[in-house]
Amino acid sequence: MRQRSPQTWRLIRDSAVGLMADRGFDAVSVDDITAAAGISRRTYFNYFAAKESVLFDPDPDDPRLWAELTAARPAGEPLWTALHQLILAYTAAAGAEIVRQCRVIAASPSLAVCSRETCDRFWDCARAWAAGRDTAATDLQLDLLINTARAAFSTVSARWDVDTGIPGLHALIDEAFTLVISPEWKKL
Amino acid sequence: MRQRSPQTWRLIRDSAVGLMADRGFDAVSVDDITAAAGISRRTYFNYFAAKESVLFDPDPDDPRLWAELTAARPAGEPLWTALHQLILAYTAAAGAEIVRQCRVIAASPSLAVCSRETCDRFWDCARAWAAGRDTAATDLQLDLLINTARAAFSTVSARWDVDTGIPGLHALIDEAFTLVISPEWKKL
DNA sequence: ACTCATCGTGCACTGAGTGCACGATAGCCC
DNA sequence: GGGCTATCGTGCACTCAGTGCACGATGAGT
Repeated sequence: MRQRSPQTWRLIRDSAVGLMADRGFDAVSVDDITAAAGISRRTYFNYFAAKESVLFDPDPDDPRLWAELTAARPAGEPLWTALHQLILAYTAAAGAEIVRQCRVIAASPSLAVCSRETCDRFWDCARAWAAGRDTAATDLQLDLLINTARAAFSTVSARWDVDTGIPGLHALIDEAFTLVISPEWKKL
Repeated sequence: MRQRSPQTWRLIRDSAVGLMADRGFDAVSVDDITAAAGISRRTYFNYFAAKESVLFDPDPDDPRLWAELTAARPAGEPLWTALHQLILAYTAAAGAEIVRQCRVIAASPSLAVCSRETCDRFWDCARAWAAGRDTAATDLQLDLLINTARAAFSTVSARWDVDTGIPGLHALIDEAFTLVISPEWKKL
């Protein structure tokens, strides 16, 4: 991949999401995007490897946000609690972007699969961060814990009504993270 | 979608997977597949909506297998245990196909995302089956339980060395399902 | 002025996926 | 047997995604 300027990245992203929010993902071609952004087709693919990428690629600013959020977690905090708080903080910070993305995805079922990639970024970071903490957990335990948190989140985000906004999402997250840690729920 | 004959379905599937096992997914075009199967390009797309579909679409025989496996679960069995046993039985039954698929996917990283769809089919069935059982669980509890099981499975399948075969996979599944249900693992 | 890195562009090409109309075969009914 | 119909494979033309490559504009350093 060639080098990329952050301004062009934003320009393409904003043009594309704008069009897709209006017409839906499938009704917008790459040519439409490049026309709206005033760039060439080839430049588009210098920035985004595929049509979906313009929705799902990480914001260049993301690593900075993640560093900030993890730095705020106290040292001795149990991992489960920390993950709970991190996901609240992350969804709060990226709120507007998330809601916009969810609307486009919801309107175009063919995108449902790809949407997982967005979450994966978060959980990959979480995994790396958790592994760097002082803990007695084995690799397998860590993976299971992270993936269970991921499962809790994906469960509630599937039930989330986008119109309730981030507060509605947070209420569901709290409920799920509490349920999973309760001792009796697996005897169902 | 037009009507389809099971023989043609199998013919295309087998030709495609054969080629992909040899050369890798990306190096096989739809034209290669249709040439190998002795059918036309258009017929291919009458059977499979996309190139990946030939790997990931459910075997027409799958519903029968699923019905058989769930019928074998005793009525009062805790859901977690039942899911544990179901996934052992399913991976045992579909073993050869799974190993073959995993090899192709492992050799072509661009397919990693799509591979989730295969698992989704299993867990969708599991969810529907669990909802039909007599249980005091709420919808949210059921979803969380299913998705936690899914997380446990996806954790171990990511760590699975395909060359250890289905027995190796089963050992990992047993370990994970035991760990997750143990009371202390979330205090890490 | 020269050089070099950066980054946008034009073009030609491959391959995925679709809409549509046609054709071959096989069963069925009179 | 002749005509009807459902099934299912096929050929063709087309759109759009994605790539390799060479060129061009700009701007900074010397």
